[in-house]
Amino acid sequence: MEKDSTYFGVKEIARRANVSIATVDRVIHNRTGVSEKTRKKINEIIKELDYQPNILASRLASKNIIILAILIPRVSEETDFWEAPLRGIQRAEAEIKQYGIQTINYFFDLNDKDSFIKQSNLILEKGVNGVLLSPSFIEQSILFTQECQKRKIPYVFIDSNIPEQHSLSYIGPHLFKSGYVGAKLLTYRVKSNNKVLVVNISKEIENYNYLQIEEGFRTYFKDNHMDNEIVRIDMKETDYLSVARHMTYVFHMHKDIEAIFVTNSRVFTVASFLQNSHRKNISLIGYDFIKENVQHLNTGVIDFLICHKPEEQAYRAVMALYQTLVIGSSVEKIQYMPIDIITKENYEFYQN
Amino acid sequence: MEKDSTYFGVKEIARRANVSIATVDRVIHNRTGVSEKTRKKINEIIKELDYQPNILASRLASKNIIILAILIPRVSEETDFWEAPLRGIQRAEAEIKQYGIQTINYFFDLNDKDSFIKQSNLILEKGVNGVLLSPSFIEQSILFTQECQKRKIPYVFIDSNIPEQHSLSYIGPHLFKSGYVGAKLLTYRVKSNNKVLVVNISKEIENYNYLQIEEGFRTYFKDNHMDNEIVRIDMKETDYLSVARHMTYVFHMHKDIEAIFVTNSRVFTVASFLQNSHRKNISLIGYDFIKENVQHLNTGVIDFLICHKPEEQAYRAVMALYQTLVIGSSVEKIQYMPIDIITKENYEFYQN
DNA sequence: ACTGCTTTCGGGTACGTACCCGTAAATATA
DNA sequence: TATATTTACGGGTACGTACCCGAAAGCAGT
Repeated sequence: MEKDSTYFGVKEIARRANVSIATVDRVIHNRTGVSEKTRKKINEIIKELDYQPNILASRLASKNIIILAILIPRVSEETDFWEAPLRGIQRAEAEIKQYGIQTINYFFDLNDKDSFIKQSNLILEKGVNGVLLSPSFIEQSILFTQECQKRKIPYVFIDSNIPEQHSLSYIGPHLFKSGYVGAKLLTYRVKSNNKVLVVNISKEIENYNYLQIEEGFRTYFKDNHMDNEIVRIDMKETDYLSVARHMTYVFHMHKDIEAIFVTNSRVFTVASFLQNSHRKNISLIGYDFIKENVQHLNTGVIDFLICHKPEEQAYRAVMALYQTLVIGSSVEKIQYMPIDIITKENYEFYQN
Repeated sequence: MEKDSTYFGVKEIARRANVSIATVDRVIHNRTGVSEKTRKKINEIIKELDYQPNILASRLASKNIIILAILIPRVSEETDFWEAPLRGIQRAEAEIKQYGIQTINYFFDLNDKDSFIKQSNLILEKGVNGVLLSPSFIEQSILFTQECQKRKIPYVFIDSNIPEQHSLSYIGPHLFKSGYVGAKLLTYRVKSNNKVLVVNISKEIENYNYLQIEEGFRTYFKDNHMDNEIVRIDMKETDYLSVARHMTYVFHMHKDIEAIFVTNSRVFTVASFLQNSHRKNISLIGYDFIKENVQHLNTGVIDFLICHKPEEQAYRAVMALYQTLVIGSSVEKIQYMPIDIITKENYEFYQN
């Protein structure tokens, strides 16, 4: 069991080029102090040998550590959704800590645009090497990432995208398609002409995500020539009583609602309402693998949950930055996450 | 940006214990040549400092490479299912090659027990450090893994499990639950009293998997007090004509079959039959994200595919061996894969 | 006390890369 | 031509661990 002796390192390159290791190192890292002639010669040999740097040795010898900033919403009582990405980040960090990589969390408040601005400025002051962010506030995110661009700091979006920006990558759901899948599941057993209700419950100022989801949802009906009436309702208050009030009103206005689609993780509130008001035989679909939702999935009030692996999103985002900054390999510009379907029967095996 | 200076390595341990680095190294690796007194003292300091070895440096300095044997079915015209695990293995190997880890593939023929025996003997002769295997032939797998046990070679099962064996880990589906999910999807829109057909198409000698899936499938009906008649049929020939013949016969005998559940990836053959014989309005569910199946998913003949991430299974299995052999960390004894539901609407985002 | 053997331990080099520092050569300035 | 400045490059050490080799210490038997 001997080490692969066919491996060629800087030493061999230096030998072949009749230069020192230090000079080869200069070429590899595009440092100054090498004549054009030597540089060319060394680069040729590097290509010829298909030189792959040994990352172990590289990171071991290198002194400087790489700092990644994480700019995501704070976990609030509002929703514990962002716990999952946080886990993914920690998992990734544990794996690559040995390579001299550190992450620093910058949390902002989803109800407070200014907190986003404040945190993003802190990141710029700190002078980090890479950024992972959820662009919850679009305008502010654009300003911030433009500044990153200027400073050559790579950044990755998760959860939702701003396609026009030059992000290193977007890692998250295809929201339109996600709504489309929701419609398919909802209509899989819906009867011909009954009504369908779309519910959006969100305090959040921006609801960019929601619009794309609903568009996908409606498109499915169009594509399949289903002319069920789609009733929609917006709720700015997220507490149970407000939701119950709104729901009571809707059911009063529309007697024949057969299926409900909630566009985010607050579906459990609607589930509670259905349960408390003893309404059965109504299909209910919503988003995200959070505790409250799984409970209602288990009791059968929620039929399906759709989920986009938030933990995995963040994990991959960190890894994408790592790949760029340490390995120097390229990264897929858009990585759509799977649109996972969770039911009472398979939830126990779900991997967020 | 300086390296974390709070890190204590062997050097610091040696200094505190008034011994050389070499002696500390002996203690860490349980080598001989250290007095009981010194050993104890060093171990105490190690514990006190919560010493974490630097894997980079460790693997860089170590000369011996670690060889992992992969014992899985050959990719045949029969089914390209095993292409996916192969990809997962290659992905894992690429990631950890730098750590001095190599994999060697040993393919066997699913129709030939002897080929399994032959390949497993080759592995034992080679003297590898770890094994990843799909225990397609149960008896032979038991014999082989017992031999591994004797030689202290860790092994990981994927795809299906032999619970009694002391494998390092099982990484694969919970087959019973998988059949259960299949039943849920199938019955989600099934009408009261029509018949349901379970199809098993397999040349393979052993079909241990199949039995567990069918059990789960039937249990769902019991649990939900559905008394639909469940017709079952076995086919030993996998070619289209044979399948079509069998199917014609079944439909002749049972006019009112409303839904079909195929227990493995050969569902596309049944789909072709339904398409060619112009039978509509029959729900069809089967297994695995392979090209042929996705095509029928797309045309709407197959309603759902269930899949257990075969690529990911193999990737994780390699990583589990790596963790044990290199990092020395422990590994989950059973890692059930998600029971993924694939539809026409979400298949393009599926990650195998 | 001498030889031979075992146990216990330390010095030192190697892994492949990063990077500091010093110096020779090339070029510019006087 | 002499001196200052820049450019090009090499020597050598460091990162943290693995492991070879040799030596000192301890112990046995004579």
